[in-house]
Amino acid sequence: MDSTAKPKSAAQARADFIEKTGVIVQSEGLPRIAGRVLALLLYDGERVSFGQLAEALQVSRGSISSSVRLLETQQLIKRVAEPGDRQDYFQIAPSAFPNLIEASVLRMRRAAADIEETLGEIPVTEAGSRQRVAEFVRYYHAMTEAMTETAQHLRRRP
Amino acid sequence: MDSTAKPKSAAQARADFIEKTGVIVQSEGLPRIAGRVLALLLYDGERVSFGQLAEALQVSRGSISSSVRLLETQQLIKRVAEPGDRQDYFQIAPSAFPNLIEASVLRMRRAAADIEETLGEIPVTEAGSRQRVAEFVRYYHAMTEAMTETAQHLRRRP
DNA sequence: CAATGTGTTCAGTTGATATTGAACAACATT
DNA sequence: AATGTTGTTCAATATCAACTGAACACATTG
Repeated sequence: MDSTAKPKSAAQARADFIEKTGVIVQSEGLPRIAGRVLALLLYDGERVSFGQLAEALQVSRGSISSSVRLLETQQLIKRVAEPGDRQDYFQIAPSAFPNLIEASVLRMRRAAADIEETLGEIPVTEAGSRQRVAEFVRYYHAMTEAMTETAQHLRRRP
Repeated sequence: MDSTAKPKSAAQARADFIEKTGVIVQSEGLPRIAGRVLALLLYDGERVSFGQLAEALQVSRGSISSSVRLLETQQLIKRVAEPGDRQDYFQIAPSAFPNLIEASVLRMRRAAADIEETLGEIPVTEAGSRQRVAEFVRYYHAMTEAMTETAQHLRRRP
């Protein structure tokens, strides 16, 4: 292998990016198809119709439906109307990455609240356990704070 | 429900914490048993034997074996010897949470490198796509940087 | 009205991974 | 040596979420 980058055809690079992002997103715990949809919309930038997504990714319309719903709720993509076309169109959200971080922060906050609740149920006699569980809570607080700042930072310089 | 915390029995709080952490960790993509092992060791703080883990969590020894191996590689727990006892003992690692972050950072760096590689393959004519994919790379860099700082911060004030 | 096109829902299937449990190797004890 | 313990491995199984595809509701068009 050469160490310098070798530009392939545009179509090949696009396909690579979509598949690669699919597996990365999958390893992050999200459905693979959602990752591929997101990658396609990020790469293309412009509006892509519901039908085009199903066709381009070779998956069922049901999968597209649930994937775009998931991505919409996390504000990673938005559904837009194309005048004179009955189909739904989608495009990457303006600040998709900051929103991705915010979604993750939300999940962490829920987990932190869950742990904090348990912390309140540990008898005060269990000083050591309380301290270690509190450390767990501190971990979450530090993470959500740092990630929120990062999201804001990326929003400022998109 | 009352808004004030209600301390239950120590055993109950411990069991709650272990199960709760198990499902949280599972939602993060790790095996549930590994999460329960980690929670038990965090709660107890002291050394717990291989056999005690299997007994307390009511799972097979095979599961304990693979779980502790996973947790060891991520430096979340450490295997220690108890003089005069043939069994392996385990206890929570000194800076488990920072190490947890570092492990996550490592995964992100790998993903970022993967995406950067693809970026080099996109023809320069695809200016818009290149820019948006570069944004993806920037997201990863910002995240790994922030998380590394957070890990260091937690390490300083454990 | 019938026929076509669109997105959603959901029961069933598939596929990936966690978990089990038996076989095993290594070692200690009798 | 024989027996018992301990941790690992691996094939079989269980589990769980993703995905499919058909049924559906709704809208548009002819």
